[in-house]
Amino acid sequence: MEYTVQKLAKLAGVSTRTLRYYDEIGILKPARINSSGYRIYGQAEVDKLQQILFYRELGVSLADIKEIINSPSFNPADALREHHKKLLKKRKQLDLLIANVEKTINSIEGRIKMTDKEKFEGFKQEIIAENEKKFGREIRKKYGDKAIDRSNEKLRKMTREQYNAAENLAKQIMEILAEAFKTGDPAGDLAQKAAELHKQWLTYYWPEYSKEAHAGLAQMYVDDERFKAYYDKEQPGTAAFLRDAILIYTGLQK
Amino acid sequence: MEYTVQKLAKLAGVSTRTLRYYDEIGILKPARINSSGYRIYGQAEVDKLQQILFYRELGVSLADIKEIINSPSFNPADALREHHKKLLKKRKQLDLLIANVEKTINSIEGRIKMTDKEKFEGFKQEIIAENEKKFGREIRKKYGDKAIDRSNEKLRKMTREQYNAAENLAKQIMEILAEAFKTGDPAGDLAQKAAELHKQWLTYYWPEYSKEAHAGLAQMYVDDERFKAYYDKEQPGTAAFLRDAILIYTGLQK
DNA sequence: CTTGACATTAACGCTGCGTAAAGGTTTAGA
DNA sequence: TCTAAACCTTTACGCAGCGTTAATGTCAAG
Repeated sequence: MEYTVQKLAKLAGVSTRTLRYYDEIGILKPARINSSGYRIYGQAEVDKLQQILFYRELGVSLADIKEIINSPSFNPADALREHHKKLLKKRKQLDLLIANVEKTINSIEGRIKMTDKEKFEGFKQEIIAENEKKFGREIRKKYGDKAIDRSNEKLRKMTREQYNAAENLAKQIMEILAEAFKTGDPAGDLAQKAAELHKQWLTYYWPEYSKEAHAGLAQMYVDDERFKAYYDKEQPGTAAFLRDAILIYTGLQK
Repeated sequence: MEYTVQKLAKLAGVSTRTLRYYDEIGILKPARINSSGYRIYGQAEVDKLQQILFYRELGVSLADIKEIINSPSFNPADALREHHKKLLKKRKQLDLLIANVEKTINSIEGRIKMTDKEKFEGFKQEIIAENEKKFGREIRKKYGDKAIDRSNEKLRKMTREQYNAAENLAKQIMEILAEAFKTGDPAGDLAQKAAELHKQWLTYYWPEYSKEAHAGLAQMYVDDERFKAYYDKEQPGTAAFLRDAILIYTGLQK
């Protein structure tokens, strides 16, 4: 049986380029060249190619394969043992690499988490300081130093998750409050739902809940320009509406 | 501080070719080019090179490194995680390769051992056949068929190691015998040692030992031309000397 | 002014082919 | 018999990351 490049290529599952290259580097020469210059391979070449591909699959270099199959004195087992040693060395290096990459990733992640945590801690300190400056005096007057200190303490102990939850809750309250405001009814379901959520929100910052404190805070939302501006930002009158809803929710309307 | 290529190369432990190449592929361009066309690097470039080399040590390709360090939006941790995945894949393939190479080596060795074993078996058969042809008749006459059959059986069951040991012992006997022969005294220490070793050697081939058989064999060494030629090869008279030594050793001298 | 130590660009080489490009040969069908 | 498709050929660039000449220009020291 005789084969042209393509026939052999298909038989062996390699490209014709590969066969020409193997001819070029002298690892597998065709049995003969026909009158048109075509490469013609015989059975012996098929067998040899099988061997070549076998060693190639084991990752042996073509140069080494050449030595193995071309010199009958060359011991394939010894050659493979050499090859094996090389591969083990390679794997060792690869293991080192992988370990280093893992270490680096961990270190980067560690730094990010640290930075993130530190940022958050600093952020909370700022809030506490600002709260003190803004509302410290009046609230301290109204509810006493201990209540304020405990509130700050609670904030300081807050985790990122709790803080995010509180923030989300605040956003939700604003949304529901905006809807409720359209109904114009502070006693309605939506307004009361807002008041309920506002109570939940408060528990994130206040050490304990009391109807009186909640109602007091509601009144302050109207009296204090800073709170009022926050709630009235989108819709003027929202602060007063929230106060009314809370007074109804707590059952403390005068 | 400003650096020329070589200064920076020495500082960072790379070749100047590497720096020029990094310039060429746009991964690290010098801060400026002086009037003579020399590359001049500044502190920023030193820092950048450190980063490049760091990632290079982790096996990241220069193309990827370029992305990592040139785009601030690019997340190094994500890039490294990608790289990590690639490395794990590589190691998996390498493990497969190694396993296959090991399998192949084992299979080759197995074949060799088998061949070796088969060869040894054939070799033993030959010895037995030859022994039968050479000495079978007379020894069978003297010691009976059973003894011979059991001797052959023992030989057939011999392992390569036992056979080698027997061969070495035979060589040792010849050496000591040669020394002893020089003393001319078959009752001397050396000659008796040779007789002792000869007894050990016999146990490799004979199913059981008896002084009589040993002495009989010794006598045969002199009577039979083939044995005689073997022992007298180096020194004529050695066969008779060994017989005398064995007769003394067994205490059966007439 | 020379010498030696620097600098430059341009180029090939390594591995194992993939992928054109430019052209000749064979084969099958109209 | 002619043509088109399917072969075949050689030549050569490209890939990654530099090492290694080669040919040539520049600078500081003696």
